[in-house]
Amino acid sequence: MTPRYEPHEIEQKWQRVWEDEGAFRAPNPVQSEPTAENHWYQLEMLPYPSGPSLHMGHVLNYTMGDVQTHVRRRSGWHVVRPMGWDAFGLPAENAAIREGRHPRETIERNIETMRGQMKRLGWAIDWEREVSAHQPTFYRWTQWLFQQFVANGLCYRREGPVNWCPNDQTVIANEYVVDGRCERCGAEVELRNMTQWYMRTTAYADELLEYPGAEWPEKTKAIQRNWIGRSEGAEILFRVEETGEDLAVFTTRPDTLFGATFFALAPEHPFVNAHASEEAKEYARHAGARPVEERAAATTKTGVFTGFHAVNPINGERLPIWVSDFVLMDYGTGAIGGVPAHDERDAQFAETFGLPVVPVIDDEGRLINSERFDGLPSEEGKRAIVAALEQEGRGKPTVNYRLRDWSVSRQRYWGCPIPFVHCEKCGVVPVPEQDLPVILPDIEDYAPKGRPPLAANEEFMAVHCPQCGGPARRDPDTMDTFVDSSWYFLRYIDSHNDEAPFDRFVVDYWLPVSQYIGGIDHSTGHLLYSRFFVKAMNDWGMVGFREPFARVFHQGWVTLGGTKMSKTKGNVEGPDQVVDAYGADAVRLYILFMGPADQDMEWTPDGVEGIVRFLRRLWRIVHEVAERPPADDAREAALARKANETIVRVTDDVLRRFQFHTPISAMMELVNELSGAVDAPDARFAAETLVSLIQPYAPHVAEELWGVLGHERLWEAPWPEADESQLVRDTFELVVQVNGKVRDRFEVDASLDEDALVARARESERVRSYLDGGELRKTIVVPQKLVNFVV
RNA sequence: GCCGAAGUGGCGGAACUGGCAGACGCGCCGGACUCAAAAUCCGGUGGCCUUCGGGCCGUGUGGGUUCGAUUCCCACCUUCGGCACCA
Repeated sequence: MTPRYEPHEIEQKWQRVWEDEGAFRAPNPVQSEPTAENHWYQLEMLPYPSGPSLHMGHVLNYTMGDVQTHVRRRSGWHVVRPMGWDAFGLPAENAAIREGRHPRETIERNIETMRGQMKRLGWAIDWEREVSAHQPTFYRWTQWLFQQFVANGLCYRREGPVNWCPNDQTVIANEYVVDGRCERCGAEVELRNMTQWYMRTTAYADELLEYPGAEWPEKTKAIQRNWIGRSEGAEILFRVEETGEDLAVFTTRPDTLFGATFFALAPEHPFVNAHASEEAKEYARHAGARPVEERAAATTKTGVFTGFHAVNPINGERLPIWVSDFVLMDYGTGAIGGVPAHDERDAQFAETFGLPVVPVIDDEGRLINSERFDGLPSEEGKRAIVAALEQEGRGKPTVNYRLRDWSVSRQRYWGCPIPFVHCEKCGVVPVPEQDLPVILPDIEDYAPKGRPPLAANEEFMAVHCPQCGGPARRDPDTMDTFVDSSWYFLRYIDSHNDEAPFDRFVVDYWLPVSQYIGGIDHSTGHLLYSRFFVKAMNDWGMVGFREPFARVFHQGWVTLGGTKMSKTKGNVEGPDQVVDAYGADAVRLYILFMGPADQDMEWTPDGVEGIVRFLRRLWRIVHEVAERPPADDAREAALARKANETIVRVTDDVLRRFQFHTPISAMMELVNELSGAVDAPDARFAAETLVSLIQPYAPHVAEELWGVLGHERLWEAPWPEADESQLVRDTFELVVQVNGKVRDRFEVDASLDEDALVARARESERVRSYLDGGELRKTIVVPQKLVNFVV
């Protein structure tokens, strides 16, 4: 008599066993011993513990990683699969503010809940490696690394315009300003001038366009390419007639230089303030104050003549210098040569102010009105003109980037303190290594108020300068959370090391991450920053690789009501209810069965029933098979072949195609076939294969059924391998077409040669009726598949 | 405007290398079991036509290549994502 399928009992039972045995612990290699060749670092982006629960998007993500982990482990790979918490930062702090509690309390409670949910879903995580960004044992090394960046000239302080979120009361990075608004809270961002720490990401701008040894989705690379915005062109010097000074211009179209009819400066350009007429300065003050968004949205161009003229170095032409807000100070040099004939914006400007238009490229893309360069194709013209200017020291080829350095100072409390002190005598001085970490003090009033909350804490702020011993002040800002997440994947590998952030030997063994799973929304942020970190560390000799993530996969969004589940939108659905109702195995199977993992999917629990039916069916059938005495020599039938085919499909889909929903379909097919043949001699083989294949998806029920079949420890049993000999078919279904349309199909012997197949096809009554009366022009035979007659 | 992805039944989707379109599941319809229901099991389920043998149409639209196209090529439409007064 088959017992009832009771998921909760089974799941608790096996989770306890795995925990007691440390089943999913992955020991690090030891330098003196040989290391495994097949190693796999499975990583999914770590969660923010800012909400009180995981949501179904997390469930999708981590279940995918889990299936990959189990299949790799059982296929003989040494797999590490860690987990941790992105505990610092705005989302966590804002959640705490809403609750009226200290951020530490909120996030530590959330971490506990989420960890419990993860364990309840049975994910194979090596919990020994767990880290959280807010622990001093972690952020000590974030601070240490920060100092390394400074020491190596890749992190620096400067004053400049920054994006200020008036709602969150802090500076935010360019990468997290979307359409002029704060990516987190949606408030319109203001420009402010402040002194801030920056990571010099631009130092690697060119290299970030290359992905040595890393297979990334084209889409992600395109997003990063757009963001870096490399463009090749030339820098050209125009002399100001009245003052004799040179103004540089960046252009991607030096071939149109003869068409320049005016010269324009950004309102913020220093020349404007130094020389321009009062009217022009007045314009610049107003225009410069308008947000860029608004400037871009304006339909007509505005501007004021400065009273000065620039000399075009290629032909000596005298151009009026204007100031206009369509020229941007932070791209190129903040100055342009206006060519109305070949640039849409310049054309609008020229039209508004009645400036001349001189075409210099004809319909065939050749230069005209360009003196000795006439007739050259545009591309050649570019090179020739730049070369000519270079001879006279008036121009040179240049590359420009859209990428800006990453601003990392935040005027908020809940983050990693910046390990520098400000001394009036010595300047900005690093906190000595032996004094790290600079502990984030527990303060009562951490609410944002426009100046960093730590600044009000005298106990924290007042220090002695490490260099001269005189009075000094700590840096009251904290770091952007993305600094923490730029290296956490390295700390997992050596999370208990208290002498260094990590040991290079173990990190070089595991890294780069074999498979990284996470949202595509991090393409221009976290994924770019992490690459920057690793390239820098590689240059300093800290790591032996140059890319952090060998393969990247982006899951689709799990949506509710059409929008991505997120706390800010309030449409979060956690796993607890469904797990209560159906068990973890059903939830794991269902979230993956919903559709291709890289596409968005609307969450609805409606289909879970189908999965539960499937599990109950599996449960009953495996019990039925187990009750029958095992047959000898049981592998020579259709069921065995189906089982072998299923092994091939599941393995190929998970390991090569990274596809998780089709293997479930394949296993359902096998269950359907087995359900009608529990007495077949190969039924036991089919049942064992099935249970073994489903283990990565539904590890608890699989383990239980493995026991029913008389075995144990499925989680470490070898992954099934298909028996090639059983995949061979003696017969196949021959499809017979006439003019490409299927007219008949029947089983034939697989050994028949082409002539024999044609002969068999001709014998078909149905086919004959279509062949009669026509002239046979061609016969196409596809071995093992079809015969097509063309009449 | 530039760059990238996608469009298949009532729904989620499958078809990997050009070779039987719609696997698998949901939903729906019918049947068995039952006093009844749930659960379970069996069968059906793209559209139109049918003399019930089958026939025709069908993968966003229009063309093309091919014996044969969901798959390749060209043009277009729609949706989604990235960049964007970036010179």
